[in-house]
Amino acid sequence: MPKQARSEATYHALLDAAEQVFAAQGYAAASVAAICRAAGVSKGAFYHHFPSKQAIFLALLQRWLQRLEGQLRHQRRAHPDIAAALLAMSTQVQQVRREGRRHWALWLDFWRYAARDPAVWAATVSPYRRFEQMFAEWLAEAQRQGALPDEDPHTAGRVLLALAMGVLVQGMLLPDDADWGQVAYRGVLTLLRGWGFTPPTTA
Amino acid sequence: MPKQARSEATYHALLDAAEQVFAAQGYAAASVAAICRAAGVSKGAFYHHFPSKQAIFLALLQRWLQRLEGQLRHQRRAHPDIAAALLAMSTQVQQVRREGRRHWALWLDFWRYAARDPAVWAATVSPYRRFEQMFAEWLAEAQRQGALPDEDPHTAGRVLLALAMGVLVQGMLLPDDADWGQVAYRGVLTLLRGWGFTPPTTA
DNA sequence: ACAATCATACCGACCGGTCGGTATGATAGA
DNA sequence: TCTATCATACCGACCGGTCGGTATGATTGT
Repeated sequence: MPKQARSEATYHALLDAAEQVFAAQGYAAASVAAICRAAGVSKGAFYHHFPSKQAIFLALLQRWLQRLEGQLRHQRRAHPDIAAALLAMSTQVQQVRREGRRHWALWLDFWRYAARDPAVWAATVSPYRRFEQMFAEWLAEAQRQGALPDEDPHTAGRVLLALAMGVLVQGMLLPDDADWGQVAYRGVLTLLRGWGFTPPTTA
Repeated sequence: MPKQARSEATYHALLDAAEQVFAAQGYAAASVAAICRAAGVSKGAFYHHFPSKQAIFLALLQRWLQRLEGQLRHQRRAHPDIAAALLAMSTQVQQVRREGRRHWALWLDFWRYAARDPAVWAATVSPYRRFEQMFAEWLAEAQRQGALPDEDPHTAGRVLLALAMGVLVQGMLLPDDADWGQVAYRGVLTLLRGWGFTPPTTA
C-alpha cells in the first residue's frame, strides 16, 4: 500500500514504536503523541497511516499473532514426534523474563480489550481458533497412533493452551519466583503422561 | 471505621458500583463520575471514603481475593481426598459464563495493572503467593501418601494454577466454544493421572 | 504540476481530584 | 427533654491538564 520507500519506513517505525509504548504503558495510558515521539514522526504522519489509535493496536495484534503462528508451525515441522514438538514449544515459554516481561504484558492487554471491544475480539478470536484447531489436529494424529484413549482432541488441545497461557501470566507477574520454563516443561510432560504418551526421546 | 450507619451503606454501594463499572468498562475507561452515578452518590462522597480511584480498585481486589481464598479453603475442607478436592475446584470454573464473563474480565484487569503498577502488583502478588503455598502444601501431603514421584510440589502447584488461569481466560473470551468446566475437569484429571494419583472416587 | 507524505497548530471533550459549603446525626449540658 | 455544639458525611461546581482527532499548509518524489 505504500507508494514511496520513505512511507514504508515510517509505517514500520510507527508499528515498532507503538509496540514499545503500548507494552510499557498499556493501551489506554499510551498516548498517540508518545508513539509519534518514539517513532520520531509527527502526529500528521500517524493519522496518515492509521485511521485511529485502535487501528494501530489491531495491526500490532495481527503482526504478533502471525509471528506466533509461524514459530509454532516451525517447531512442529522440526519435530516429527508430536510429544517432542509440544515439549520443545513448552521450553519457549522461558522467554518470559526481564526484557520479555513488558512485551508479554502487551499480550495481556490484547486479551483484556478482546473481552470488551468487539473489533479487538474478532481480531483475536479467529487466529486463536486456528491455534486451537492446529493443536487439535496434532493430537488427533497422535490419537490415531495410540495415545489419548477416551479423550477428545479438542478438549486436550484447549488444556494445553490453557497451561501455556497460565504459565505466561504467572511468569509475567513473578519472573523470579520460579523457573517458568521448567514449570511449563513439567506441566506438558505430566499431561502427556496422563494421556498415555510413551516417554519421549529426550527426558 | 464508619461512625454512622449511612456511611457504611454508601461505602458498600460505592464498592459494588465500582465492581460493576470496572467490570463493564475496564479500569482506565471507567470514570469516577460513572461509579458515583451507579452508586447513586455524589463525587464528594466518593472522595470522602476513598482517597483515589486506585484506592477503590485495590479495595475491590482485596475483597475479591479474600472471597476466592475462602471458597478454595471451603472446598478443601469438604473433601478429605486431595484429588477429589482439586477436581471439585475445577468444576467451579464453569461459572465463567454469561453473567460471570464481565465479572471475570475485571480479574484480567487486575492482572494487567499488576504487571505495571507497583501498588497493584504488591496487592496482587502476596495473596497469590498464599494460593501457591496452599496448593504446594496440599500436594506435598499427597506426596507423603505416595503420589507425585519425582515432582516438586511447588512446581506441580504452579502447573495447577496455570491450568486454572488459562481455562478462565479462554472461557472468558469464548464462552460458547466449549464446555469449559469440562475442559478444566479433564485437564486436572489428566494431570492427576500423570502424577500417579489413583483414580479418585468419582469419575 | 500534482499527488503522496508529513509537520504544526489547534479543537472539543473528558477526567481525576479539589474545595467551599451544607445536611445529618451524635453528644452533652441544663 | 430540649437545645447548643460539633464532628462526620455528603454535595456539586470547578480547575488544571491530557488526549484523540482534525484542519491546513509545507515538502517531497515523480
